[in-house]
Amino acid sequence: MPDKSDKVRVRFAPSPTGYLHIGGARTAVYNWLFARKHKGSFILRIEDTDAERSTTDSIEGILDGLKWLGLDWDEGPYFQSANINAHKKAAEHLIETGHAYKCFCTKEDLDMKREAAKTSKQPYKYDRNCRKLSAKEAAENEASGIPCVVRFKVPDREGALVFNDLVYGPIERHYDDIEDFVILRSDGSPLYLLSNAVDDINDGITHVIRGQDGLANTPRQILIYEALGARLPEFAHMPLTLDLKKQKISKRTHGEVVAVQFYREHGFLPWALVNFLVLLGWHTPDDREIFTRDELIAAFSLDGISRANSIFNYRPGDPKFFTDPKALSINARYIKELPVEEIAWQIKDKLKEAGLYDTQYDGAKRQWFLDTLNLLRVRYHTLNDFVTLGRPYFSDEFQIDQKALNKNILKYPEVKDWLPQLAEALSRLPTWGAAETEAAIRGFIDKTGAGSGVIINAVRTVVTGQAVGPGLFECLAAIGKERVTTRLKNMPNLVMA
RNA sequence: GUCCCCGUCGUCUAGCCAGGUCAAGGACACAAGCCUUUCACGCUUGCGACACGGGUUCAAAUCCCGUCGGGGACGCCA
Repeated sequence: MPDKSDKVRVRFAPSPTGYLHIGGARTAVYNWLFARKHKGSFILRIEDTDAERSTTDSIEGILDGLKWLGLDWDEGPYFQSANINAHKKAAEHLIETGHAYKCFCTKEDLDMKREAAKTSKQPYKYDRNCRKLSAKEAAENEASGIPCVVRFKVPDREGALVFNDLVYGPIERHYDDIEDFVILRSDGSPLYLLSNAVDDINDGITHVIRGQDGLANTPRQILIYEALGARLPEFAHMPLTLDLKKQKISKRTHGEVVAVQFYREHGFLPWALVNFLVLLGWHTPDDREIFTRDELIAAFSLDGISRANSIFNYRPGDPKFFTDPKALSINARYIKELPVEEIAWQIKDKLKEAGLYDTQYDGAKRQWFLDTLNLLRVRYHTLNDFVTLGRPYFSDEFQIDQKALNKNILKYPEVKDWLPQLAEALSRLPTWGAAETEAAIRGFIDKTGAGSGVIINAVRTVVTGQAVGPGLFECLAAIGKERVTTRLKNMPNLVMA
């Protein structure tokens, strides 16, 4: 058990896959939060021993995701592959101290036994054949060139190995149920269980916070710690995130939605994603849901992690929700409630990508820019909405929504005549603002006897391309006299086309 | 199959450890109404869950047992 005085050291140890998986990101978030909360260190270690998957690009994908989320690490990235010698040495040490032994059973042999056990519905466990070999016999085997693996010698003890998981509580595993597992392959390379434990020891990890799929490995790793005479870290396993069918979420079956990068591309604020992810299987005593970074760090505790797996509520092909609705709603809330300046630079990036950014938004038109974002953001859900739905505010090239056209324009043939007339009236306004345009339009309505809803909705459709949006007069004020009058004048072309 | 873990509204969850204040609370989603020139804005209301069966108890979502359901682990993968 680590001393209370010890500085907390946690790690996130992904294997490189080219992108950061949201499940992995959640694990990273919990570790990062725990480190920050306890003023400890958050260490990044890449478990890259599966060589062919570990390219520079696939590692970069992970780092990129973490950086975007704002999960800064204090040490690393370390690479597991760099420590292979240490892992081998640990295995040798285990053999010398009688905690491991060489096993000459062939893979084919073991496969057969495993298969036989399966067909006869018997539980399979390695029969410890080579454990009984004398030192002399082992040496002879080796001398005659028979390949061997190294197995860990599970102690012959009565009862069960018990450890206290910080999330799941006491976990028991009978020694009888643990088989002598392989720690070194026949080519001498180390296996995950060993490497992982040795690295954690070397990195001085005090708390192993990882997915529940590591829970069943823990007893074996504890045995390695013991045999190596290392101090045990605390373990905290977190529930998994599954899909609606209770399957693990993966890029293979679910596509890009499981990748953190997807959320950047789709207009998420990184912190909104973090906030969503942290809520998947964790809560505060007072059930708060929205946190600033500092609030979250202060509020975070392993106690709040639940034990049941949670579900990522993603319905493929849903036209309205391209990801979990709760994630979208949290994102929308941040877009709505953050100080505008904080979202403005991120919207700038999006507008630039779309070729819609005017450098004056940083200068003379700064105030207009911020006011317009304020006007729009109340009903937007993602940053991308500013370049799609918000396009008519920044550009003259935009599509008119077909439904809006049918409903607000084509249904009323008279508007074809009215709108250009209205454009005339508006163009004569000496000053341009919501109050002025409202007065002018209401005056026009009185004069022509047109329905106010008809005119207002028609104007909205022509000027913004949509049937929905903020109050019309504020829209007009934001879009500006020039653009508004031009769009109204050109309106009959729309009907022709 | 064996071992381990889990099981409250559609989803995230509160409550469970220290049984009564829970005819089970919040959030998201959904529905209706209101507002309004419109809406994926706002406001109000509504719909909706203790997996099942036993037991203990004056009293059980909360404790015990069983059943069922789900997940994970059982590799010379990580």
